[in-house]
Amino acid sequence: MLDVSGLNPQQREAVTTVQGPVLILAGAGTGKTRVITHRMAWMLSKGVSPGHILAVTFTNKAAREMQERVNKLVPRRRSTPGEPAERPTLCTFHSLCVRILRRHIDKLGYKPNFTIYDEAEQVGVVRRILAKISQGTDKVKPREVLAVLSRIRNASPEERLVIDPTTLALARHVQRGYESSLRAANAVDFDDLILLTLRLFKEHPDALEDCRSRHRYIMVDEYQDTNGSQFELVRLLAGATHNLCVVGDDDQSIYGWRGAKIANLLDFEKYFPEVKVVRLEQNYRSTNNILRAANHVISNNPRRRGKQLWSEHGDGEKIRLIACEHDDAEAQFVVDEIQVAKTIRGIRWGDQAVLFRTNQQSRPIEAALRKAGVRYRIIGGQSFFDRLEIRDFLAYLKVLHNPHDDASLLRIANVPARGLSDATLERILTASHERKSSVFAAMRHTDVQEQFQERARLCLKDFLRFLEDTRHRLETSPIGQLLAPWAESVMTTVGYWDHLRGTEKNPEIADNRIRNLKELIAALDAPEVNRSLPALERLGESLSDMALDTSRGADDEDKAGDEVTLITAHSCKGLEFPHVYIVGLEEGLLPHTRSKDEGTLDEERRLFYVALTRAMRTLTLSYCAARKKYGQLTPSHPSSFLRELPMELVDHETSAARKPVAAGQGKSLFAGMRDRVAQANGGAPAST
DNA sequence: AATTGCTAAGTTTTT
DNA sequence: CTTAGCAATT
Repeated sequence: MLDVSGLNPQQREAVTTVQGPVLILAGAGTGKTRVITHRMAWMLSKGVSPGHILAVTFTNKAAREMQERVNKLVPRRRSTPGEPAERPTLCTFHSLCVRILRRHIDKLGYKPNFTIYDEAEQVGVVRRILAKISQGTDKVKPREVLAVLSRIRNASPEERLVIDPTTLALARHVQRGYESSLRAANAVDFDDLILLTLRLFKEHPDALEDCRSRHRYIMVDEYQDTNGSQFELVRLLAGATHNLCVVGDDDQSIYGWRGAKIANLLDFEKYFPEVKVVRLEQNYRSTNNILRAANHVISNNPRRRGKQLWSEHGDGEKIRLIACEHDDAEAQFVVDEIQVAKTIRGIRWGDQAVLFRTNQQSRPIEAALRKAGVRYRIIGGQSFFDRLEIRDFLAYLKVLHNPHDDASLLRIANVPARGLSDATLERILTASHERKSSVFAAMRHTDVQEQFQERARLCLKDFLRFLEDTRHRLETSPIGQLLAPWAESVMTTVGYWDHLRGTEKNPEIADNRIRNLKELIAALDAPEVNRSLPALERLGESLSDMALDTSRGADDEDKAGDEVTLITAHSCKGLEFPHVYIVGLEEGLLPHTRSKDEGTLDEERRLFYVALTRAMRTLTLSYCAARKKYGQLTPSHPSSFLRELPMELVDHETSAARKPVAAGQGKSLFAGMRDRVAQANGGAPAST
C-alpha cells in the first residue's frame, strides 16, 4: 500500500478519493503536483490498471515532470515478454488528441499524415484570405481575426452572442476560406486538434467507446485554463463513470484572453452534482507575510471559490516596495540587489527571479545584468522556433512529409531563389483555389503548368522533381535509417547553407544560424521517437512533437549554471523562486491598459496574485515615476493594485536610499561578504 | 528579382 | 526605439 502519511489531511483525502468526480481546489504552492502524482500511485496500488489512467496537463513540461515523479513513486513494473508494461497516459490535451487523430482522422476525410499549423502559419493563411477579400481596403489585423476565429469555433452559440456583430460577420466570412484552406492542405491547427476529436467522438461513437474503455480514470491539471471544447472533450471521456478528478485554482486563471473559461471550474457542480470538493490551503512555499499580502489582494475579486493560504514557515521578512525614477534606475536597483544578495547573504543567482508583465520590460534588466556581469536566462520570449532558419527548415520537412501543406510549401517554394517568382506563385495559388486543391496538386497539373512560359515551367518542374525524389528517397529508406543525414542532405541539395551565408552579411550570425540548424537536425533522431516506424511516419512524429512542444530544445536549462531567471508573469505560473523581484508595478502595465477596455481587471489581479505567490522567502516590488515608451520617457503612476497590499506588511523605500545596516549585524555581514568574495572569485562585485 | 527606404505600429501566449 | 510590411527603385 502506498504510504500517504506524509500528506496533510486534505491532500490525503484528495489522493484517496478515487471513484466519482473530485474537484481539488489547489492554491498556489499547496503541493498540487504531489497530490496528482500520489493519487496516480494510490490508484495503481489499489489495483487500477495503469493503462486505464489518463492525466491531462496543459504543458509538456508539466507532463514530463509528473511522469518523472510518478516513476519515482511507483517502481516500473517488469514487462512480461511480448507484453510491454503499460504505463498511465500522461500528456497534454493536444498530444492526446494527436494520438487519437493519427489513428482515426481518415474517418473525417483527412489523410493520416496531416500537418499541424502553428500560429505563424495560421496568420499566413488568414493574411492571404484578407488580402483576397478586402483588396487592401480596411486594415484588420490577421492576429485579431484569428483570435475571434478561435473564439467562435470554441464557444457555444449563446457565448457567440456576446461578440460584436461586425467582427463576428467578418470572422465568419474568413472562417469559410480558412477552413477550406486548411482542408486542402491536409492541415489542422491547435483548435482543430480538439474540435476534430470532438467531431470524431460524435460521428463515430465506436471511437469514443474505444477511448472511454481505455481511459476510465481521468485527471485534468490546471483545470481553470480549459476552454469550452476542452471541457466538452473531458465530459465526453468521463462518460458514464464520472471518474473525473480536476485540479485547479480559480484565482490563478490568467488565460481568459485565450479562451479559457473559469466558469468550467466555478460551475463544476452544475455538470457533476455529486462532486467531492477538496480545498488545499496549506502552502509549503512561502512565508506568511507573502501569503497574507496575496490573500488580501485576491480577496478583492468577485466570484471566487475562496480560500486562505497559510504556511508553517513563519512571518518572514516584510515585502519591500521600491519607488524608482525611471526604468533604467529600476533595472539598476534590481541588479544591485541581486548582487548584494549574492555577496552578502550568499544567495545564488539561480535562486533569484525577475518577473514582469510584458516581454519588452526585460530589455533594460538584461542590459543592466550584462553590464554587471550577472548570468541570466530568459524564459519564453522569442522562441527558438521563431527563428527564420528554423522555420524554413521545418517548412521543408513539413512539405516533404505532407506535400499538400500549402503554408509550408509557399514558404520554401522560392527559398533559396529557384526562379519561382511571387507572380508565379500567386498564379498557382489562384489556380489552387479555383480547383479547390492544394498548391502542390495545382503545380502538378499540366493545365496549370501550361499557363507559364518555358522558363518558369522548367523551374516549376525542377522543384516538383526535387520534392518527389527526396520524398521517395525517404519512403524507400530501410527501417531504422536515421533522419538526420537525410535532412542534412536535403538542405545541401537545395543550397540552403550557401543561401544563409549569402543573405546574412555578418558571417558570425550566419555561422550561428547554421549551428542552430545542425543542432535541430541532430535532434530529429531523439530517442523518444519510435525507431521501428517507417521513416516517413517517424518524420511525422518528430514534426508533431516539435509543433506541440516549443519549449523543447531550449530546455536543457535545469542543469544549467547559476543564472538569474527573467520571466513574464504569465509564464511563471507553476514555478517558484526563493527571492522574487516584480518590476513595473504601474498603472497601464499591471493592470494593463487593455484590460480596462476589455473589462478584465479581475484577470489582471489574478496575474498579480500569481506573481506574488511565486516567492518563497523574499519579495521585492518596484515601480517607476517614468518609463521609456517607444524611446520616449513618459510619466507613469503606481499600480492601483499596490493599494490593495496591507500596509503593515510592506516597507516602502526609494531606490536611491540605502538601507542602513543595524549596528550589531554589520561585522558578521561584512565578514561573510569577504569570505564569499574570496572563494567565489568569479562573482562580480556589486557595482557602486 | 533583389535591395533599399519609408511608414506605421507596438499586451500577456502553455498548445 | 525597435521591427515588420510594403512600395519604389536599381
